Amino acid sequence: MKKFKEILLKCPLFDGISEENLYTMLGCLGARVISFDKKYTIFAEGSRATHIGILLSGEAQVMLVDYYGNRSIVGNVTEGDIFAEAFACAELDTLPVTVIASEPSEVMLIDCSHIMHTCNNNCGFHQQLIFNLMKDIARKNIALYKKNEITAKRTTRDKLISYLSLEAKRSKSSSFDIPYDRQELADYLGVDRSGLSTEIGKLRDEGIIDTHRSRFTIL
Amino acid sequence: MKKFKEILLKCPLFDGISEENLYTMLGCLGARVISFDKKYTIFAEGSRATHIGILLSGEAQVMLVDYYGNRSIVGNVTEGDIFAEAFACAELDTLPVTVIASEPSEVMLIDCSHIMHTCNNNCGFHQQLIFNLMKDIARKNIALYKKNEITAKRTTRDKLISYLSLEAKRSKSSSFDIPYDRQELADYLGVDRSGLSTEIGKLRDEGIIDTHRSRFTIL
DNA sequence: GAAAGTATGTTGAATTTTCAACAAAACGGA
DNA sequence: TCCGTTTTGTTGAAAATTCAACATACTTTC
Repeated sequence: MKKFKEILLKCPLFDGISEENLYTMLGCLGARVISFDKKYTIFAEGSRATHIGILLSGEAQVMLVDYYGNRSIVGNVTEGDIFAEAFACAELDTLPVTVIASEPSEVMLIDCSHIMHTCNNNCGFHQQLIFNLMKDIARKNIALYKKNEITAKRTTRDKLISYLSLEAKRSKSSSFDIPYDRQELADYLGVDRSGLSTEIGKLRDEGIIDTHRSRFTIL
Repeated sequence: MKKFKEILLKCPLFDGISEENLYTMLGCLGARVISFDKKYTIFAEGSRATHIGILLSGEAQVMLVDYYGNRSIVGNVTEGDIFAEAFACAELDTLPVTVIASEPSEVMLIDCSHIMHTCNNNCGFHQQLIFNLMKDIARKNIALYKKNEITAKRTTRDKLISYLSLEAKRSKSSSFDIPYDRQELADYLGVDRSGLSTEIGKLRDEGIIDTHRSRFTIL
């Protein structure tokens, strides 16, 4: 686990927990690390929602795939992010989403019931963990509101502008990289890829944005 | 507070807390009750996110209103529901949503910092409260995923069918009332009202649903 | 460095949605 | 019950999106 020291110490789940206590705790929680190649499924929709994930390296995407195979990307997971927490915490039986590694990734898995119910060793950090987990789920909640704000817009253009504005604000810069290619961005915004390409072209022609591949600048 | 005994005891925030302890605790938390007439604003977007709300009676809607006045309804609040918890818990400075009473309502307000940080009297239930709050936020999270699933659909028809299917499942019956009128349903699904009316008419003509006002039956 | 594969951009036709305007139905108070 | 108001339904034209097909640009692999 020492290999992941940096990531784990800055992971919001372990806020306020010292390095020495961290390793004991991970043992107590039964944490384990699994590697996934690019495009491999970390969590599959319909499987039992027992574990939360912490992305130690790589990148992943949370998505919904409907009966007809249409993909909707809900969000992106980067290093240090926690994912699938809400499902385990709400004691849902099965996962309603799929999580896929978009880059080769290492993931720490923790059985959520080990966090929710205090263990025999009574290691004394569960309250802190629950508190941290609550704050993280609350933040995730806000991210979902933001996504709602984007998809509530009626046109591809307005969705795109909303998304880029939020990303610019988040990165605190008018220049930023997005974690999606064109097809993924279309699936995130809930629009057609070719129409999205056209709209990006228009915004560029109008001098509103500048872009090359996944790099965007708001002018 | 005794007037609201039934509602409070079944409110998920107070799970596992006995009636006798409840009243002491509410005092300790500084809970207060405010009444709102129909269409009045309970929480306004941009105001400070300090309090969580518990709806004791009536009904309310959580919505986003953009720069141009376009309304997007995020969800409905019914008796016993908690609302605006995530914003206070994530320690966001201002509220990104507006909550409006859709019926005359009574609301209990609790300063979230009183829940998050233990009080002087050390009344001993904060851990239980935090645990309950976490579960509630996690459930809210899942509701937002479901909303995402609906709005990810590309056509009015598919959005409508997704919504009605989820409502039927939730009410465990093929006949159910929805908490929205046509304009509100359109603002919830993110579509045009007249187009929605047309689509409802088509589904009725095709014998897929039966409906009168806010009552729907899936055939 | 060439070839194969993947991603992005472009176009026009078909479909769907939005918009505006109005008609019909339901509702609420006097 | 009547009248005014609100809600819901209907229509056609305008606008936007989707879809399919292909061209071009970029990446990866051998």
